[in-house]
Order: sequence, then C-alpha cells, then structure tokens
Amino acid sequence: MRELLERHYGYLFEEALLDEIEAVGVCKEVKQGEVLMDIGQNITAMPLLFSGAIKIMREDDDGDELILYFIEKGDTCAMTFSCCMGTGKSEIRAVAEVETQLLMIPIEKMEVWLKKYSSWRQFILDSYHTRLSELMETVDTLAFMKMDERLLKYLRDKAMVTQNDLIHATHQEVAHDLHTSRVVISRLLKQMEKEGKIKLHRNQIKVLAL
DNA sequence: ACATTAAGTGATT
DNA sequence: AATCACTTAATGT
Repeated sequence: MRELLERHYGYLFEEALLDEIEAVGVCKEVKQGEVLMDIGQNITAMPLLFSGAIKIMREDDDGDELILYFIEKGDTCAMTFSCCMGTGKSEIRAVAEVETQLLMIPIEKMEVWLKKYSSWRQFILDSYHTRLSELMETVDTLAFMKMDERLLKYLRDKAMVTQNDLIHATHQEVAHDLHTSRVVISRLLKQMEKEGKIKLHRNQIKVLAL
C-alpha cells in the first residue's frame, strides 16, 4: 500500500503526510457498476483514487440520472468537502465506471491536515478548482442543449477513463446517462459515424478520432 | 424458426 | 431535441 501511495501521491505530499495517510487510510477495491455513495447517504470518508474511474451523477425528482463528471486516479471527490462543512449528506451518486482501487480516509482527518500540511491544502484547493471548471463545462453544454457536444465529450471522457477506444454500452445506456432519449443518441452517433469519428457495432462504439 | 433486444428512420410536434 | 410508430438487424433459446 505504501508503494501505491508513493507512486500516485508521492510527488504531491511530504513524507510525514504520507505516513499519516498510510496509518489512517483503508484500502478498498470496487467492481464495475458498484455504487460507492448514494444521494442522501452520510459521508464518513473521502476517497483517494489509485486507479480506475468513478462516475459522478445527480438525480432529478423523477429518478432520472444525469452525468456530472468522472473522477480518475490522483483525484478525490470534491463533494466530500462541501458535505463535511454543510449537511454531511451526499447530494450525488458515485458509481464505479471500471474496476477501481481507492483509499478511504476519515473526514475528520481532512480538516486537521488542512492546517497541518500545505501540500494537502494545495491538493484540496486544486481539485476543488478542477472540479468547478469541469462543472462549468457541463453547465455550458447543458444550458444550450447542444446534445452533439455533450455526446462528444461523453465519449471522449469514457474512452479516457477506460483507457480504451472501444466503449461497451448500448445507445439506451448512453441516452440514460445524458438524460435524453435513445433515438436522439442513435441519430447523433450515426451522424458521427458518417463523419468518420466513430465506428458503430452492436453494444459497442469504437472511437476513431475526437 | 421464433422471441427478444438493440439500432435505424421518417414524420410530427 | 423529443416522441411516436414502425422497420431492420443481431442474438439468444
């Protein structure tokens, strides 16, 4: 575990902090599709990702889902910060996109380390910043209903987190993630295929160029 | 061969 | 962009 820590966070944190993380963190592995955190659930720990990717989504009144963003290795979930300052309840759902290794750290430590380690402070601030930028991006495309751009971004992100340009998903599932209908996705995908950006197969989308 | 499920299309709002 | 209605293609039994 120390080795994993060194490799992914060694360049970020000082020795003393790495020691503390090692002492208090709990290693965890989640399989694809597993729900790490659900809406309304109490947050007791914050995740540090070693490998894999987590899909962060929100749900509306009717139970429909919408993807906000992905978090990958070297990331943490920005939601944890706002939660431990505010209600303590999660406002999002986190599902493993692929098999993921992560470390759970009790949230009490988070605040202590903020005062104690400048590298930790920097890390939290940075991830808050990148998360906010990502959110702005999704809000942009959302506000103007540019489905084609959203789909493009979705495919790009998905190919990236999977480390594979073969995406395994039905049009139905994609539509669900983007909160739209299957027909729309099929049409857009078909168009993208004509443009030579992707190749379509049943249950599979091969990304050629983005 | 038949049923089921995924994907493609035209027309309409 | 969403929905309907319908067709076609791929897969499972």
